[in-house]
Amino acid sequence: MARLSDVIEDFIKALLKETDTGIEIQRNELATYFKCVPSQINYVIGTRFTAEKGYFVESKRGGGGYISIKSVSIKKPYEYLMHIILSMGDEISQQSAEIYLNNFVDYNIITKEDSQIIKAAISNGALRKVDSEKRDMVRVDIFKNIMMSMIV
Amino acid sequence: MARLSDVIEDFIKALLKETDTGIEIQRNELATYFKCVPSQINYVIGTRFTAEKGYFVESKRGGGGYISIKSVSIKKPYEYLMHIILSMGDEISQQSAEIYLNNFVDYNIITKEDSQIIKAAISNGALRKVDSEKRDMVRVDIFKNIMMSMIV
DNA sequence: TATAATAAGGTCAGAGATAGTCAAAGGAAG
DNA sequence: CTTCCTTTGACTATCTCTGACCTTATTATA
Repeated sequence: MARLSDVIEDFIKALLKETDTGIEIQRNELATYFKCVPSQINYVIGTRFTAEKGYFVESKRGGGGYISIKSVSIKKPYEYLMHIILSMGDEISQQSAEIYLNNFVDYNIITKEDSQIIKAAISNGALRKVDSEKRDMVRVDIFKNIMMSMIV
Repeated sequence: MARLSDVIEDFIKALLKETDTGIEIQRNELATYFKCVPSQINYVIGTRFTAEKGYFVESKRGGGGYISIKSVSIKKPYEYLMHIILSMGDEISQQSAEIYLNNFVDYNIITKEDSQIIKAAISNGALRKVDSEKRDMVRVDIFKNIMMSMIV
């Protein structure tokens, strides 16, 4: 018979697979669901979701408390960004770039603050001295450079 | 269940974002709005808007009383950055820009991560399509644009 | 004025809601 | 039978929310 801890481990991993942003669970709720004592959840997390194994766990006690688990591999949206970068053409308009950036924010790949910085870097205002027919080319270079710097 | 304290925290932060001068709130009014006891407002302020987190809180009792909250982390870098921006010439080399950035990091004005992003944005690599004699001019524009975006 | 009434905000301890720790008991594998 | 992993539960720590009671400032009134 499979050990309960393994079942809980699989359950949490399945939850993690369904989201790109990490999960947030309630210890007592999970314990109730699996009909075990709450501390068993700690046991599972302590033995299966360690930093060494690529997980980042945070928690908070008190009312509205939670345990959040993130897979560190999610932190590197390497492939997604790489795909975007490679699929980007030789030029990009300010508008299109901002659409990309808004998506990155929505998908939690970059923070809103970073998106502001990047928008400032690639705005027409910042590039006003670049010949207008070259501007979109320069913009895509800056954009790709920034993105590359973020996945390293 | 989302914690009420977090909701109130977000509400206050949203108010703060809308103004550069700090906000002034009425404790009872806020409490009524969120259907909680007034002292919960104190709790939120005491736990989320501490000096350590970069907020300056003042209050006054009695008729016409209020609680004022100011974000101090924004004000100081503002003047410093503004000074830097204004004193910057019409062009800047990649090397000089990086020296500035390293200083900003040392003085805790920007994070190391942000400095990486900015370095990527203004590197010669990112600007390779810009005519080399114009490159330092474009770089300073991007640099100033980013800095301006950060103090808003 | 001096005093009372009113209108704020402040404090603190306790209740409630979660999560964490640790040691002992239970079981499976060798 | 020994060792190592799992399960349990008593006890602890932390965070949130509430309410009773306190302090201070302003305004009205004698």
